[in-house]
Amino acid sequence: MKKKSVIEKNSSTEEKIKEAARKVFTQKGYAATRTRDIAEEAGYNLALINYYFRSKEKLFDIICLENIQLFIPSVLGILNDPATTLQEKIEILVSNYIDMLMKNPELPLFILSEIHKDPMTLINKVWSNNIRHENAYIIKQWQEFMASGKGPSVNPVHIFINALSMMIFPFVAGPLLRNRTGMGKEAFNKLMEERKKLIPVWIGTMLNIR
Amino acid sequence: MKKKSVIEKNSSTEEKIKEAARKVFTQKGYAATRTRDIAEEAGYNLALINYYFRSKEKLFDIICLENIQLFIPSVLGILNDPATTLQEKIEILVSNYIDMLMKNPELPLFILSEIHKDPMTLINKVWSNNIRHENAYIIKQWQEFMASGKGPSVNPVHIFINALSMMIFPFVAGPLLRNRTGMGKEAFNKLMEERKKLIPVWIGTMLNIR
DNA sequence: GTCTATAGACTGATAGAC
DNA sequence: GTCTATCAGTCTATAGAC
Repeated sequence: MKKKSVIEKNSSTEEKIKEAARKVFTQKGYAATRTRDIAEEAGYNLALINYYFRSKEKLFDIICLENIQLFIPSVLGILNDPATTLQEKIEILVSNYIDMLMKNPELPLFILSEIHKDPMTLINKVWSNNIRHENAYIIKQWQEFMASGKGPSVNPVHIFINALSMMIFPFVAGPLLRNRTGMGKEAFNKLMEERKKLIPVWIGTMLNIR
Repeated sequence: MKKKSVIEKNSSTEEKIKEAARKVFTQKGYAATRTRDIAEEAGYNLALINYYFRSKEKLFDIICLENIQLFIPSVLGILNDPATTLQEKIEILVSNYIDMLMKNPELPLFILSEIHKDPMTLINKVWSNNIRHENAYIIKQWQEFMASGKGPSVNPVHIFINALSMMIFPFVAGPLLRNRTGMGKEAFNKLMEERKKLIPVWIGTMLNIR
């Protein structure tokens, strides 16, 4: 019984509508998306969207939640692994993160846009307390690194910002970058692939600048 | 006669509506903005928005054009100055750019969002041939630098991307960053002020990595 | 579960008074 | 130039047939 309902949920109308909604919402944003667009993309009648999800807004909330959660699970295990060094953790994190972004290149701009239009609603709705990292092993390693005197002389927040910037921004500006440089999709992906190895090197250098 | 009409244009209803439109469009995007919001923000009746600008879309086009042009003029003179070195040009460009972003922190996300929703329309509408840099002096300096053998061993596009990322991304992610770090507006601006001097150093380091 | 038909609310735009 | 009143079109959501 339970098994059957799970199977049904994962691969039929409801799921198809959700996938269609994810695609259209992510590309056009909430306001510019019409329920008709979603229904058409899913190949069903627009009445079904309300049958399954009550309203456009409730469907949007679900998509937001799932989109944002894509950012999280790949990270938690790595942060708490006592077997890897700080530098190794950075290498793994950067590589995983860029992988995820290459699979979902439109995600960052979608999330940042919707947060910008209504900052607290989305953040509080979704982030609640999904992330708890106080006891992560990486914190201990970081504190040891800073205490050793080998850390950066600048505010470390700068380097954290730089790491996020170098990973995420190319995807946020993807269409513009490709248009300006005349780069194709493949060339762009090749470049991002290279960055998996380069970004940890740059971060490492910044951490030791004094 | 001519003088009078210019004065009228620059500081009355038409200009007030434009300022209101800039504010609301920039914050909510095109689709989520109602002409009523703009009229209310401007303190006038919504009929006037059509009286002066014919339609919501034509008004939006004007705002887009003006917003994107904010990115350009501050840059052109610097690129062509034979009196400054490459490193000095980078320092000035970064400083000016961050200044401009601190005055218009919402601009990058607005432009990137609207480009994403409809890539070619906006880019072609506005960019046409506003930017011509083939003969800029900086190109010559760059080619000399690369020919000297002191240039980076990685594809220089990476470093160009990094420079843009480190400057622009903090503003694109501003609301999220402030929320996650508990930073206030003043602390954020102080950080950005610091980055005016730091980013050229980081870029310089990247250019010499081999 | 899925479709058709339509209600009910909102939005951009205009006509016409002042 | 500015405002009021209103229309025509579009959108979300629902009622009801199948």
